[in-house]
Amino acid sequence: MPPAKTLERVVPIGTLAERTGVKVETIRYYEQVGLLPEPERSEGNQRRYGRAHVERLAFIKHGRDLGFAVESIRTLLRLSDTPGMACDEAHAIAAEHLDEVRDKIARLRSLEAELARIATVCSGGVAASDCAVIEALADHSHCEHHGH
Amino acid sequence: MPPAKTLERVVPIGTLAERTGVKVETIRYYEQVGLLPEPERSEGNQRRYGRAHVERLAFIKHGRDLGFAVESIRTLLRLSDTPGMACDEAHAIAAEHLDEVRDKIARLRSLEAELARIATVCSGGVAASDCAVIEALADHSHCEHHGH
DNA sequence: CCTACAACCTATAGCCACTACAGCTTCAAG
DNA sequence: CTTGAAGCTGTAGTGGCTATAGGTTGTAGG
Repeated sequence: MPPAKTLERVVPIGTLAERTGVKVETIRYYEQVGLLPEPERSEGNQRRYGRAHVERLAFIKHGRDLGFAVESIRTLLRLSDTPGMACDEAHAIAAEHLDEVRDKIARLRSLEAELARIATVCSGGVAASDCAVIEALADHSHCEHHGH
Repeated sequence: MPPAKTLERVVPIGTLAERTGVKVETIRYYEQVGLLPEPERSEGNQRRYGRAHVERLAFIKHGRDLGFAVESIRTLLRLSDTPGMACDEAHAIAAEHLDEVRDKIARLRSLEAELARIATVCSGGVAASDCAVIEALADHSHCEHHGH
């Protein structure tokens, strides 16, 4: 009998997808944009992946899960291929991304506060004639102190 | 002499853009997708906007600034056109969006923690042979406890 | 060996909310 | 009347996938 799937060294795209948690279509997309190298093919032209592909795709997936842009991951992959050095550059990419994430959090938090204020007023039993949500959007008081 | 721009009742698209802080191309896009009604045209086929357009576009801009999807804004605009009622529906849209924003914040915060951890190790004077950023992405210890 | 069916293949279009460009016409100041 | 900014339409591109159509291959059961 053949070895269990999890032990096979050469696998089709569906198995690679299962192992890494990346969808089949996404794997083909990564190949198309040059993140994942083209694998060998079977006689019938189907992709056959080896251990190196699994690891590279896992790297990509971790990066995406951490919110790195595909272009950043491309650079990080290149850096990881050149052994030893280039920690500085990798660190710079991570630090920049961290800054972006913190910016995004800050913006979302002020958004959250504003939305919470609006939604609270609306559910807080104001006279039914006006809707606080609609009012808030129609109201110019917020934008006027920005100057227009 | 003609009245100052800020007092004109009928304005071209560039002035509308200035007044609302929405770019010219975006205004045309909103018209195309039916958020902003088609305005009158000059003899030479150029758009001429009135007060109602300014207000409607400001409404849209406020909604977008608060992160509402264009489709949500379409609904909110419809609700604001039907006077009086429908506060429930508007409130539901706002509450749902608030939930989404809070989810997004939560996800970004755990991302931030992870990134900060990685970046700190990297800058923290570890032996220069390994890069913590690259290691973190290549490492399977994080995903293994998710099961793959 | 044959059949059925899942899994695979390519190519293309769609998603969201714009943004950018090409190639033209119109408006307003001097 | 000339110039140049601002306007017009239509189309394509962005990021990162996702979905569909219409075909081919791989494999397990009978």
